[in-house]
This record gives sequence, C-alpha cells and structure tokens, in this order.
Amino acid sequence: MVKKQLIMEKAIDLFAKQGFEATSVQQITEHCGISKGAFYLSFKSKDELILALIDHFMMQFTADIDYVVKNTKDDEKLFHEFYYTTFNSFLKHSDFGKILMKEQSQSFNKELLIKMQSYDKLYEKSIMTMIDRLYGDEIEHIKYDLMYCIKGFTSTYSHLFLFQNVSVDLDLLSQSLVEKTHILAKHTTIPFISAELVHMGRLPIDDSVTKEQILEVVEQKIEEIEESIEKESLVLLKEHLVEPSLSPAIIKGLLENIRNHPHCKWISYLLRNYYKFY
Amino acid sequence: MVKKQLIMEKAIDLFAKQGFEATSVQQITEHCGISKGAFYLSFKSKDELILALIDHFMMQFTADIDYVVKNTKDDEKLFHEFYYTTFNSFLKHSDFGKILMKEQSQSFNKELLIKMQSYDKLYEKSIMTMIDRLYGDEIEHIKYDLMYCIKGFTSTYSHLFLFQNVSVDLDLLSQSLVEKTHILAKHTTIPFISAELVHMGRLPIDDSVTKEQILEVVEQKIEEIEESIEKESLVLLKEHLVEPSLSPAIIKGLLENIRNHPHCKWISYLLRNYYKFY
DNA sequence: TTGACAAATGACCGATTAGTCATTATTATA
DNA sequence: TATAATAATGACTAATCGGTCATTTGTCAA
Repeated sequence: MVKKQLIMEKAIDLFAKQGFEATSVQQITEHCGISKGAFYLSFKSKDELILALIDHFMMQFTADIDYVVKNTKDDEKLFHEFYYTTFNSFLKHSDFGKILMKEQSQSFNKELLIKMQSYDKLYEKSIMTMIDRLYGDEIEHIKYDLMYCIKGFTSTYSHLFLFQNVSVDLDLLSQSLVEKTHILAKHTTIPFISAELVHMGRLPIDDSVTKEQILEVVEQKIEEIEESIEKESLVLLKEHLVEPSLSPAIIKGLLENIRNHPHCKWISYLLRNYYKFY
Repeated sequence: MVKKQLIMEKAIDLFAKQGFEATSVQQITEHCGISKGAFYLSFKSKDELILALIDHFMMQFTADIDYVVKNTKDDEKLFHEFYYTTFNSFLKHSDFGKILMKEQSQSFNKELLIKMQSYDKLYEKSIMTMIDRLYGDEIEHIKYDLMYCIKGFTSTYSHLFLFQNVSVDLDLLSQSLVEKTHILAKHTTIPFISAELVHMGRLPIDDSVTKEQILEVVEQKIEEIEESIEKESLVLLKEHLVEPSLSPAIIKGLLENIRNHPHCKWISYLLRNYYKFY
C-alpha cells in the first residue's frame, strides 16, 4: 500500500512535466526505482493511476473548500478564506494543478470526465452556498453569473503561479478578488447564465452516499494509515457507524482529529455531511 | 497546395475529438483518403502540421480582433464588438477552439510555446489599447487587473459553447460582459497585477516585421488563392511594396478587398500596421 | 505511342508503447 | 532450518507510432 503512494508521488512529477499521455509506465517505474511488474501489482492499468491521482487530490481539495465554506463564521472573511484556500491548495499541490489544467477538457476517458464533473459540481455547490449566504435573494437573477465569474477568477489567476514561475502574495490576490466579487454582486444587472444553462450538457451523476459506502472507505483507510491518533479516531468512528454509541461532541472531536490528515480529509468530509455538522 | 488544406481541415476534426498526441498520422491520412506518403509531401512532420494549424487560425483571429479594436469608432460599442468578435471566432472555428483550450499549456514543443505566447501578447496588446482608449489614466493602477479579468471572461465563457453543447446568444453574452467590464473598471481599487507580473516568465519574442517578410507572405498567398478580385488586389499591393506608386486611398481600398478572405486576413493585418492605417 | 517528369503509394523500419507471466528473491511461519 | 506464501523482477509480446523510400501511377509534350 505504501508502494502505491510512492508511485503516485513520482508519477505526479512526470505527468506535470510531460503530460499524462507523453509519460510511459517505464519512465514512472524507473523514477520509482521499481520494476515494471511491480507497477501492475499496485495499479491495474495506467488509466487507473490517473484516476487514483485525481481522486486523491480532488477529495482533499473538495473537503478543504467545503470545510472553509461551512465553518467560516465571519461573513466578511468568507470569500477571502475561500479564495485563499483555493489558491493555497493549487500552490501546495502545484504539480497536480498543472496536470489538472492540462488534462481538464481532455475527454480521453469517459470515467475521468464523469469524475471531474462530479467534483466540479461540488465546487460549484460550495460557491453557490457562499453567494446565497452573503447576498441572499437580492441577487437571485444574477447569481449564476456571479458563480461563473468566481470560477473564472480562480482558474485564470491560477495560471499565473502555475505556468509562469512567479511568486504571488496570496493574501493580496484574495483581497483583490474579494473586492471584484463584491463589486460584481452589487452592480451587475444583466443576467446571462441561467440555472438551466449551468446544468445543460452535463452527464447525470449519482452523488448520494450510503452508510455502507462510507464504512468501506473508513475500513480501507484504517489499513492504510499508521499515525496512531488518526487511526484510533477512525476505529472509533467506524464502531460508531456500525452501532451508534458516542455523543455528538465526541464525534465532532474525532472528526477534528482527522481533518488535517491528507488521507482523511475525504472521510472527514463524508462524515461531516453524513452527521450534518454545519 | 490544395492537399495541404484538405489535410488541415480533416486533422482539425480528429485533433478536436482526441487531442494532438492521441491522433496518429495514419488516422489523419485515412480520414483524408490519401496515403501516408502523401501526408509527408505536404508537411515535413506531424509537428509542422499543428504549427501550421495554429498559425492559420491565430492569424485570422488576431487580425479580426485588431481590426475591430482599431476600426470601431463608437466608444460605446468598442467592448461589445470585441467580445462579440472573440466569441464569434471561437464559435465559427469551434473545433480549433477546442484544440487551443486542450493544448494551451502543453509545453510539448518549445516552438509552439513561443508561437502561442506571441499571439497571446498581441491579444493582450489589443485589450490594453481598448482600456487605454476608454478609461485613460484614471484607472492606470488597475489596468492590468482589468486586462486579466477580460481575458479570464473570454476563456471562461468560451467553455460554455465549446465543451457543453449549448447554443448561446452571443449578443446577450457580450452585453453582460461589457457591463461587468465597465463595473470593474469603475469600482476596482485594489491592484494585484503589475506590468512586471504580466511580462515575467515570458520568453523574449521578436515581433518586428520587415518589408521583405511581408513581401514573402504576399507572394506565397498570390500562388495559393484563386479568387480574382483578391488575387489582383494582392498583385497590386505587392507591386506597390516593391515600388510605391499607389495613393493611400487605393491602398486602403485594396486592403478592404482582401480583409474578409480567410487566407488574407493576416496579410491585411500586416499591411495595415505597416502602412499605419489606424 | 513514347518518354520524361511529377504525384502518390504502402510496405517497411526502428523505436516505443501498455501490459503479461514464468522465474526469482524475500519474508513469514512452523 | 525447511517450507509455504508473498513480493518483485524484467524479458517478452503484440500493437502502434512517426517517418522513409523503392515502386507504381498519372500527366504531360513531343
């Protein structure tokens, strides 16, 4: 299982430099110092690797954004936290960010397309939550336009530090985008994007998650991670899932324990939403 | 020479669907109904094909935008014309637009990277011209931010009709973006992007064009095109280049003759700038 | 009809690809 | 230490890639 992570880390390096298709399995295994056969013990195919990478990072990203959006109490800081977290994630995992930008609209794989669309949908949902909370009904008619502009800002400005090697002041960048967002929200009058337009051309996605599915992910992670606090927290959460016995306060504390572990963010996200902690 | 155009047209289809690297020369020649050898009579390599495609479309696009920016007299309509022309070009050549979006940051080829950056620079120049004309010194401190937002709008909203199969009202879209642009220009106070930031991380590009270079392109096009009016106009323009003999009015008229021919837009652009017609 | 020239062909080349599997090395158990 | 179970190897396959070139086909004027 630790081999799987090694491969993923080294593959990221190469994919970011050369792109997915231009990188061979041979190159990856050489970069890892393992044999070609060993690669196929961890992943059934090269495609499965890229899917795993996307899941690994997008789950963290989605969970981080969701946490910030739902746990920032101060309305004044909401968009700033959102922008900052978005850019910080891109910066922290800039290699993956590059892959994402490069391969974004590359429909070479239907499964990948559906995956990306489902994460994108969650991202849009978070943005809409913020817009509804800050501006309410008063901008009902232009709220999808605002959402689209916000998405546009994040992707456009990400290019700056992903593809041009410039170091940027994320705080200032976030400030300037918060201002732009507020300005657009207050003054825009001409709507262009409707709810229908947002959802058209999308593939239908089943995004309901059952207790059993969560349980499966939790059990898998328990095997994977080694840190004691996180592992014990997961075990307790798993037992509570099978047979509820803990108080909400304890649950919330356990979730907080695992929230910042890179491999637990997604579980934390799933459970937060399962237990309706927001 | 007509074979070259056939290959380019058919290749566009496949590149848009599968991407550049995922499309083989074999596939292209089969789609054209020609042999593999015939392909290499028209293009020295597969790389040369993609470079030719990018030149072919980007020259048209750049020339169109430049014309609109320099020839729209009414300030009120300037940004509307700009947005409309941008989106209309993307829509008209949507297959190429897809390729552009897919392959944008793919640095698989240094020559391609430089090419794209030089066209991008021209696009940014056009935007800055509009900003300077409409808002002048009053927004000096945030003009690069505004430019970046405008670029962001065009690329973000292009996704709508390129990758989701939705038909959009380009006029309404342009209207709504004109409004957003004006709003941002009037109210933005926090600058983030500086002139240095825009030019950092860029490769140096030589964008001066000599008379000899223009002459070369003109002569080449004279051989290529068949339409009589355009051809004759080109011949006259060429003679005037070698030995000036025509009045400015005639030159302007000749340029107008060829302006809307897909293969002459670039020449028209080069000559307009050479004779300083703006 | 002939011969000279150009256009077009597709079998072929060496390199590279994703993926397999018989074999070997390592580890755990008894 | 002996045995069973697991992990890891890398030579191998079949397919495909971009690109070449001896050969064939087509098109002229003579």
